[in-house]
Amino acid sequence: MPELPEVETMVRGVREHFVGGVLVGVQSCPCDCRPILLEPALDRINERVREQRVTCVERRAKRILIGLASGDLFVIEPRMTGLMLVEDPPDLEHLRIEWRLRQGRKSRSVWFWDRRGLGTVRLLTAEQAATHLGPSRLGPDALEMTFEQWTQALALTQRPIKVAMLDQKLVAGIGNLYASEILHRAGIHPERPAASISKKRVAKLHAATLEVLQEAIRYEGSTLGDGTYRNVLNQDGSYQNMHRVYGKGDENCPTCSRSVIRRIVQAQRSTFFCPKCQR
DNA sequence: ATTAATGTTCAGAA
DNA sequence: TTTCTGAACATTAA
Repeated sequence: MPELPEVETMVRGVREHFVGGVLVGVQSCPCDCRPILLEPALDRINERVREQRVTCVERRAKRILIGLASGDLFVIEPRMTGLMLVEDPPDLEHLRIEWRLRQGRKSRSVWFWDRRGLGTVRLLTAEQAATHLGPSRLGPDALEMTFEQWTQALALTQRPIKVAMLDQKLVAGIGNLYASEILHRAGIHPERPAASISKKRVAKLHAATLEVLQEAIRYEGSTLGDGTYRNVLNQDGSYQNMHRVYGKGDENCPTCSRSVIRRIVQAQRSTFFCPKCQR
């Protein structure tokens, strides 16, 4: 399930395939699977993107941005099982969108693959994008957030810290897996009310967020047993081998080794933590 | 053979 | 205003 590190890996993987290329066209899945959310309709998209040069590929929280010379940009949300691929899809049934490009004589394609089909692809004007990605929907990016911004964000809510960290309006980019890993690294109990966390602990949370996310990017994200996340070459990430608590209920805590990792449910999702290391 | 669980986001209810 | 619930979806484990 792509969170910030997985999306960053996708962005880095497709960047060289997009930037500098000229769009020939965008096509939908050649098979008969249900179409994903695509806005506007495909023919309208093609009217706007034909012969447009791709100028940049960036990440904003868990979204992929593909900028065109016209100022329009594609905004892609992989949601649960969406992937950007440059070759070798896991299967042909769930290829959803194809971007065809040319650069000089060479032609190439990039695909959006999505097994469950919850992902979305939108072509937005710069103005629409400003609204779509603005502060009313997305808070500061978790990798760029300052200590002061953490303090301000957490002061806004009494919800448990784990739940607050998943609120993309407060902090953008953290999902269910990395929330547990970050809190364990920071030594903070997931049920602690966000607004009650001391200055010292906010500093630890800030540092732990950067450490965990940067490390996960270095390992190209987490590929879970049931999960479908893969890099753009359809290869597994390896940060799952570094997980300390996620998915490890009833195992010994790798940090203190005197306690057992617990699994609880918060806001209908699993949280994993060590009752001894995290207070 | 049903049923639950999985996780992100949004709409709508409490 | 803030927080919570359910739905969208595909696949697998129980």
